[in-house]
Amino acid sequence: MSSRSATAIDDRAGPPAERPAERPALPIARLSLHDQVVTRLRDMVTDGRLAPGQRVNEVALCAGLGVSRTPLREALKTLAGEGLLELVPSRGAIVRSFTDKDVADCMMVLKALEQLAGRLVCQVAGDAAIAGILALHAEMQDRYAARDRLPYFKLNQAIHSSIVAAADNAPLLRAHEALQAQMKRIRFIGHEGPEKWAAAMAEHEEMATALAQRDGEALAEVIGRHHDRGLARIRDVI
Amino acid sequence: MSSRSATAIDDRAGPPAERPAERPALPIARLSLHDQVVTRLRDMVTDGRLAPGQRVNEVALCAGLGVSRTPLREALKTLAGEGLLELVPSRGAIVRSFTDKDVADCMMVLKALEQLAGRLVCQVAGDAAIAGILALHAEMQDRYAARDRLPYFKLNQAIHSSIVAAADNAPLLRAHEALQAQMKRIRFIGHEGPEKWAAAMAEHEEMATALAQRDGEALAEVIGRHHDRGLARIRDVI
DNA sequence: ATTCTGTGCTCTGTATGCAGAATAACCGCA
DNA sequence: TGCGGTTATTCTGCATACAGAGCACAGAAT
Repeated sequence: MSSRSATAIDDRAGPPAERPAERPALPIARLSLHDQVVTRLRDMVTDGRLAPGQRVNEVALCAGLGVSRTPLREALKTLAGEGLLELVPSRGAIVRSFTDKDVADCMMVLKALEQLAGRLVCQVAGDAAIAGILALHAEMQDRYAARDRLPYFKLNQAIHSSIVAAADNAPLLRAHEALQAQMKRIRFIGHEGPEKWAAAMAEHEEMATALAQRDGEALAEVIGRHHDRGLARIRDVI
Repeated sequence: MSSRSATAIDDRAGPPAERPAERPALPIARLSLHDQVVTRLRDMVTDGRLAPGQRVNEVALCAGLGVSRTPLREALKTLAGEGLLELVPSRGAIVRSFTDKDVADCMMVLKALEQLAGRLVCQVAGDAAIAGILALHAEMQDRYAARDRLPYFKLNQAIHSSIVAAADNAPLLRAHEALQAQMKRIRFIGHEGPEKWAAAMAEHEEMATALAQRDGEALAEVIGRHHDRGLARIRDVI
């Protein structure tokens, strides 16, 4: 094997952490090559280094990543399962490109999932979990005040993800993450322009208050509005 | 290659049919080996030939299916993406087993997705599509009258799938199919006992009338109830 | 000039081989 | 007899090799 190269830091959860008791030995990050490749490719798709519609050349990618075709191909299957790639027989993988309708459809499902998550969170989440989300929100407020777009965006995503995660529903989380990954690239555009950004921020304020009060219905309502408006914000950019 | 063996009939959609003009030449069903293996394995999981919790031995399966390890392993990744298998590093694939909570969680998401689908169908579906669903329902009534459990069950699944398919929302359909595949085996149990079966059938009647009237809200409400009751029906069996 | 056909190349699909991890079997020892 | 350590075996993970499909280019025929 050649250059198993750099940039190995990863976010995917590895095998379940045994005991984060007093941090004597964290599990050493046993990341299978498969997971590493999947993560890398996912990033490459979401940050546009693999452009929508582009055909993925296996050998070229292999060379770039320093792995052989076998793990790469297995990763491609996984990514295709997440909806980021399309597998065409005898022609390999193609980066999925989204029509307007695809985006609208995704957002609709995302909306339904997050509304469900919102209701659940208010019922089942512990106070600590809610406090954590609110902390993210506060942090995001700061980033908004400083107009740090990228950190703001990442916190925004993190808040949505955390709400779903706090709903304590694994299948819900899975489905949400897949959809969110698909929309990641597109959503980023949705905050162009100061007034759109401000509107999105205001909706997040409402979400935070609803969450703090554990008002599930209110939270679901705001989330729904947030997504509808979000879609509209994207619409005229595309 | 050895015994590419029998039972090749498959359901996966091939490449898009060019022109079914006057039936000069239908596209010859070009099924990639990958898809065939995926379909086979999925069936093996849902019908229990691969039992939950069981470790999947790659070489043994290869022998059984008459393919080499490479396509099999790629299929395993795909199935893991659908949530039917779990991939443990250095230990291979394990058939996912569901706790009570997993089942409840899945049903909750399934409920939300189908409710969304129900609302959408009433808005966007063509009359033909709705007629098709109602035809399935009529057929299912017959099967119920004759107490043909397996055909009834398949039609039941088909109705739910068709409602989602008619909603014309690809991501929604994808998510729903994955969840439904996970629950397929378990749902079958839910109709044990005549009174449970009758109750489920009654709910389907309501669904049919709501659909016929294109009353999205009513349909969503019934679907929600159907799932809640469905979960309860499963509950005391497990 | 255009279209059709043949040929060569590129790339994917599949099979096989090899190395390391995990598990099971075994043996010595308390 | 129970237990710990060590060895053997099995199975996964990864790499490589080979065959066939798709595609492009070129040449021939109309």
